Amino acid sequence: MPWDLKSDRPIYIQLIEEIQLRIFSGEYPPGSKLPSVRDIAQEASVNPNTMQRALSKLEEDGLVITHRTSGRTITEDVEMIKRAKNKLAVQQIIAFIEKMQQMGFEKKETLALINKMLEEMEI
Amino acid sequence: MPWDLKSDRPIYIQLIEEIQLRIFSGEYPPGSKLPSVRDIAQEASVNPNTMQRALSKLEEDGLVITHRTSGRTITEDVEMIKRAKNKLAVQQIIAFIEKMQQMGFEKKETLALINKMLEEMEI
DNA sequence: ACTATTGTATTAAGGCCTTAATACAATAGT
DNA sequence: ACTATTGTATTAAGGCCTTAATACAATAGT
Repeated sequence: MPWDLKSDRPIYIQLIEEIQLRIFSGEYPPGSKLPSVRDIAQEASVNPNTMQRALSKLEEDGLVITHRTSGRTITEDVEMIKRAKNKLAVQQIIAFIEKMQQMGFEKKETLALINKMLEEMEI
Repeated sequence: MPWDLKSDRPIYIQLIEEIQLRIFSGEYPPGSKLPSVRDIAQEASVNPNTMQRALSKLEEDGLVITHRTSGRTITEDVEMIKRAKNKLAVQQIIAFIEKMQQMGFEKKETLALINKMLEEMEI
């Protein structure tokens, strides 16, 4: 999985989001070990300090647990991961719908459009 | 309409997006006059330089036309506005679906979820 | 003809982000 | 017991963004 960081937003925020996605999708399973700050920073081509910043935030949120000298692991609290995942999903959907509404698309139009595109994307 | 700027992304980019939305939704109709840089900057509570930067970009994209001493107007090219609007809508949808997929939601699940939320939001 | 208004340009300062270079404490693993 | 590895902290530099203060050219409106 590439990291695909963009320059229009702070990198550390994008790192937080990317790691969250990996946790939610199961790419980083509950209880599994994360690479060390230095390693994962190199993977993402960012400075260790920047990665450290992202990881600290994830720990604050409870998704990641830090073991002082043996690295970090993903939380084993599956329910908690599920809750966070659903919360983010709802936020995504609301933000998406609101943006479409701001652009002038009614809810029905939005739904029709997304249906059409999903069909096209299947091909 | 409030401007609602956040601090996690450059303001000038958020200004560009907000003005685009207003054009697409018809709040700023084709051919209509925009407030002066100074005025609209004050509306949005940003520095005139920052607003100027956003407006320059919008002009570059062709959505806004600058009249050296009489201010700026929205383009009268309705087709062009429509094209830009649809392009943005498609981008939004794709980005949304991809993010949901990255989180582990299948397309069908995403569709079901959004359907459910739209129903709830009607109430 | 005058004047206010328009967009535009410049310079300086401060803030946050990012990188880079180092260093240190704690301990897992041998 | 030693050593490599871990997270953590600090300092300095540079970059982009934003604000602030000014100034100027062009012209619409009177």
